[in-house]
Amino acid sequence: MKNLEIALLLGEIADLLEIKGENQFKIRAYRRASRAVKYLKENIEDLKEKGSLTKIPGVGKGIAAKIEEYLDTGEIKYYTELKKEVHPELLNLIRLPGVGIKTAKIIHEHFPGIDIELLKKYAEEGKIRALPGLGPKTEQNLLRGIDLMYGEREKYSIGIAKTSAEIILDFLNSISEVERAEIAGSVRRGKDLVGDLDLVISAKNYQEVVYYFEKHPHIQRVEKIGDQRFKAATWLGIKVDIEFADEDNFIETLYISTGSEEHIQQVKKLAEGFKGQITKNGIFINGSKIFLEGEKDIFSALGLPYIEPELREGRGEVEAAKKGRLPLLVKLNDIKGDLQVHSTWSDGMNSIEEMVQEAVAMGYSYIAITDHSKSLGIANGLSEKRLMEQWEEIEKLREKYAPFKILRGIEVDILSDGRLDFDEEVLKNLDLVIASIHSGFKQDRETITKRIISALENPYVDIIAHPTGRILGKRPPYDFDFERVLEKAAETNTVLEINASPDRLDLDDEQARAAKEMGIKIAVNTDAHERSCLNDIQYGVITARRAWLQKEDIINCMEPDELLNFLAERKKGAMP
DNA sequence: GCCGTTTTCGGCCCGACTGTTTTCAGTCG
Repeated sequence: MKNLEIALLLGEIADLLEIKGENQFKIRAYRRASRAVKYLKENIEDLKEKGSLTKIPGVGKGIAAKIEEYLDTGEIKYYTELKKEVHPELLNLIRLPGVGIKTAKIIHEHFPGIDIELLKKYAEEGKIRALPGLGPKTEQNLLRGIDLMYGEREKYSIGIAKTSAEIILDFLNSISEVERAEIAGSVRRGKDLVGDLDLVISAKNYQEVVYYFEKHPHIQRVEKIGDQRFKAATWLGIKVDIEFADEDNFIETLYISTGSEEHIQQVKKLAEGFKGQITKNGIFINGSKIFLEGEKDIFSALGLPYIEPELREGRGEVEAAKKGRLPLLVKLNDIKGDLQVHSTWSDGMNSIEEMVQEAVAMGYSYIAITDHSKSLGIANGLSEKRLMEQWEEIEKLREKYAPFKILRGIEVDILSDGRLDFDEEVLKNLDLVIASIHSGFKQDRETITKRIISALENPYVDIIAHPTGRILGKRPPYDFDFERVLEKAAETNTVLEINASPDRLDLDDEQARAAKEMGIKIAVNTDAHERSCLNDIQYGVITARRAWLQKEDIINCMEPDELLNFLAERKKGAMP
């Protein structure tokens, strides 16, 4: 699949054109095409073969020709030429949050060839604030941005990491010398940000595996480290660490490589009490090696039930296992529907019907259509009038797709003064009201806390979406009092969201666990703006599992009637 | 550069917030 490669290239062409000051609509065309290719379900090479590249929305003759050129020759001449005209460091500068073309050019004009490291140094020395049009605030924001993007030393979202790990796993499994291969490490535990990919393999001939690995198109370089492992990097630059195991210590190696360190330490400590030892060479109790068929045998040797990888963070799972109090974690197929879905009525890429078809194909029983409200102009937010028009379309689709349920919803903006973008007369006629913040991210703690609390107090608000506002690696959460928000959500029986988009995962695992402990219900929603993004639900479920959630904690694990009752009861509670 | 119940040109996403400024430019969602 070259889809992601091409999407990134088109996006970079857009950046380059922007730096050059080209026509903004041309830039937007490349951005739109990039997005469409990124979320394309089909393999783009297949589309090319069928001659239907221009069927991709936003791809016309011009861009199709460039995609074709890339697939045929591995190069886009237009892109190569553009790159010659623009200093590469400018591209890195404009990717920093708060830095656009103008700021990047000012910095670059005064410090030609400046890179991120040097920029950080100059900012710390106060040299940036002296530049024309820039000041101390910009300098501070720059430092914060650099810290956010580079401070966590190249972390990749679980979305990219898991997909990459699965591509590598498939490849390893296709090599006949490989007897067994599994994903380990933080990808297996489902962490939101991942540093590198860990895999464990056993094989008849390791030299052969390394040989094939070097040939894989996704792999940039391979470096052998001793006899037990080799390291590599994918074309995106993600580090891969592959550890060799034998057939008779594969389970032990997989278990320890999965981690986390804290978890393993705690289990090792427990094992000491059994005169036991846990090593990659074997699990020993009273000096004799335990035969393992699977990881569950490791736990049962210590008198514990199986602990799922997502729980292995040393956050009380060993204690809970001892007491027989591990949760029965929610599973992907417990999810019965998606309660935050956008359509072309606001800023989605697909029609309501297309989103419904996708949801039906996934085996769901319902979705809620929750387009943006009017204040979000850039997202083509719905006015009251257009909302009513949307209901007519939903009504027709309800008949066509029954018994599948389509909920009339809205993602209503919490305005900067805490009011909602629609008044209660409108909200009370909706099946589902989601409220969320899209503006005023930099307000002070008290103001933002009050905004969220006043949304929670609104009797018609069912769910608060992406409650902290973070975008992983790009935007920190806004400043607010999470404890107070939890208390109010518990008091008003308002649902909090785990936004399943791998760029958000908001609430995160620990926050969602805190919410559960206060009896707050959770919705796991994708916030899909493209049909294929409904599949992001997997990342939300992984996060829910890391938060110790059971299906009883999650409202979209309810059967349709149960959910409609739940929402109706909330509304009834809302009536004076 | 894309797109069209508008068919080959003309329109396409705009308003709020922030920071640096003295009246507005740049960035973002």
